[in-house]
Amino acid sequence: MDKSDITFERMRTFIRVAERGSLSAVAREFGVGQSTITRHVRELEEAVGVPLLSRTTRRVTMTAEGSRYYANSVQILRLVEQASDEARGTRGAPAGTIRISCTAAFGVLHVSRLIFAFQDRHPDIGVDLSLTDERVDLVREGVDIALRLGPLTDSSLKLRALGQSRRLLVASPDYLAARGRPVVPSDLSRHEGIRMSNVAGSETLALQGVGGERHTVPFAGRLRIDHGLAARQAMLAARGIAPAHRWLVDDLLAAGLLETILADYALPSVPLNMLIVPERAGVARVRLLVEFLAEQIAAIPGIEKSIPEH
Amino acid sequence: MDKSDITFERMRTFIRVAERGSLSAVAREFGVGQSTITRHVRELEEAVGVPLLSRTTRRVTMTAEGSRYYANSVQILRLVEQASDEARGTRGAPAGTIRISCTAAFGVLHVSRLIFAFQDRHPDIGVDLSLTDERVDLVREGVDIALRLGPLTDSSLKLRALGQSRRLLVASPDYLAARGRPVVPSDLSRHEGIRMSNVAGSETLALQGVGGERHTVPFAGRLRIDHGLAARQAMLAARGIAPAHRWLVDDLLAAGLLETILADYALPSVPLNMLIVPERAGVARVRLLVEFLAEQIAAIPGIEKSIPEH
DNA sequence: TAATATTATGCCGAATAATGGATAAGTCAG
DNA sequence: CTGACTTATCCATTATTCGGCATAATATTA
Repeated sequence: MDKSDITFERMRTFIRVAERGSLSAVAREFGVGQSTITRHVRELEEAVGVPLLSRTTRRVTMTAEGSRYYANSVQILRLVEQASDEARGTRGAPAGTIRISCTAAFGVLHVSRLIFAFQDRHPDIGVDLSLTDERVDLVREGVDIALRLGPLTDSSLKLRALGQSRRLLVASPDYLAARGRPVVPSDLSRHEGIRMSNVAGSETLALQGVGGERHTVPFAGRLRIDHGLAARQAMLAARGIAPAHRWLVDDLLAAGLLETILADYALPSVPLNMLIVPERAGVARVRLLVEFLAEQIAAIPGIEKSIPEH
Repeated sequence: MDKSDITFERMRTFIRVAERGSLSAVAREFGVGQSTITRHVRELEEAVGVPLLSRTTRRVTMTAEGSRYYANSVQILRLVEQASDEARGTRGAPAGTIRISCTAAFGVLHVSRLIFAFQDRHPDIGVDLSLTDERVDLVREGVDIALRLGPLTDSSLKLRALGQSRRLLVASPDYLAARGRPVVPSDLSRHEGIRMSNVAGSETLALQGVGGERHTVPFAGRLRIDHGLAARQAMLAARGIAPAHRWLVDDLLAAGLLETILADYALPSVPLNMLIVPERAGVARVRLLVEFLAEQIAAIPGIEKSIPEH
């Protein structure tokens, strides 16, 4: 291994640096020293023979040559993986690591469990599960798969619809005992609402009656939360009424810790999609996990077959 | 660099072992310890997850998976090279190493000189020049380009015709003084012939007169040589008459150390071809050398434009 | 302008990996 | 059956890599 030889590791480092635009960020991400990143990039440039990254002290951008080399490198690394997959093909189990991004609450309550089951079936597949409610740039973060709730903005990604997430109005028995139980939509205006700050239009609720009639009622309250699990805590603590995804509260409903309000009125469902980075969609283990998640998630109570209905 | 990670080096080792069918042979070729080769192959197999080579103590063959992986690996390494070439493209000089195989005499007298000139123009390109009169398996020996004199057997290789190598009957003045100068083809039967043992049909000579008439005369002598340069020595030492490629003796003719015999009768020319391993034909430096050699060799006295004439 | 963050570089001790040789075991040819 | 050659494995030595730190230079931001 000559000091100036092209290496997968150096190539990977370069790719990541090109994507993130920062040496130190990649150093932190990889958990290695910053000098190592500098060294790897320099060594790769020496091996290739031209500067690949144009680095100022504040930003790292690709040179024209680097841009070409980046595209080729990505393709090469993909081929390397596919070669392994293909060789394993008949014999042996798929292996490698998948990076998956998901909203925090759904991840904690469901995806994590599914991932555990997946890894039981495929012991050689590593999974890097990133739970955050922030919209991440999949490519930038090196993610293979993302689960997204709600309307989509991103587009260059492969999409797989998983269904519609049913939402319910819920509250704790304590709260209902104290404040009374709403019977018609307009009753809500006299109640305390727990709102999700990261959901657009949380100031009103659109309810649809069994007959199809629509009610739009104001929805207010003293508590706004941007994290599903914290909202769950708030519901349990009798802080008010919340429009909750069924997957968020199903166990609590079953245990009698929460109750459904205005069950005859439907809240708009929210589409649940899986986004797949196209370059990784061909990798065997990614395909496996995609299929597995699609199947398992469809079986989660509250996830309905995808026929947009609101 | 984890111990069980896929590495270009391990990949290269595997490819070479697969091609040669022997670990120790590759160890010798690479100039490393035999245990290193064993280790590299084992590590690659661990990284991929399936056995790639089926090894007995006497022979190494690819498994079915290994065969697939081999094809992919070759493609990957080629892409790696092309990526560097492409990145260098605009800026910088091509670099890397080319391995070229050539017959010994032609190599010593001409190709080596051309290679030196080529390297003067392209300081970053390394050349591994292998001079032997044995027909080598280009892929097996890891050769990029081969120069071949005479009819071709191999076929899966890209072919570039360089021309026809003119041959002459020559002898030293001393010899001619001692034995007389042949005037008509039949005179040859009374002379001492220096024959090339590695040329088929060296027991007779086919001469074509200026009028187009053909003469086939026996050609015999006490000396057979399988090396062009040794034949050159033999001619100089007045050992007899030889049918020699013009490029082999041009300098000696010019210096008056040899003379042409029966100049009005033509010997069949021999095709001179360049064979290029297709996988390497796309690499920039290989293309460069191919063009350079094609141009320069065409300018060597005795190499005529390719219109098969015999 | 000052403060801050980022990159380039050198150095060093520690950890890690690579190396080649020796040995054992196995296979093929004669 | 023997000899020659090949591969697998172990082991001690050697080489390399790594991370962190310090420093300098530089650009962005306040």
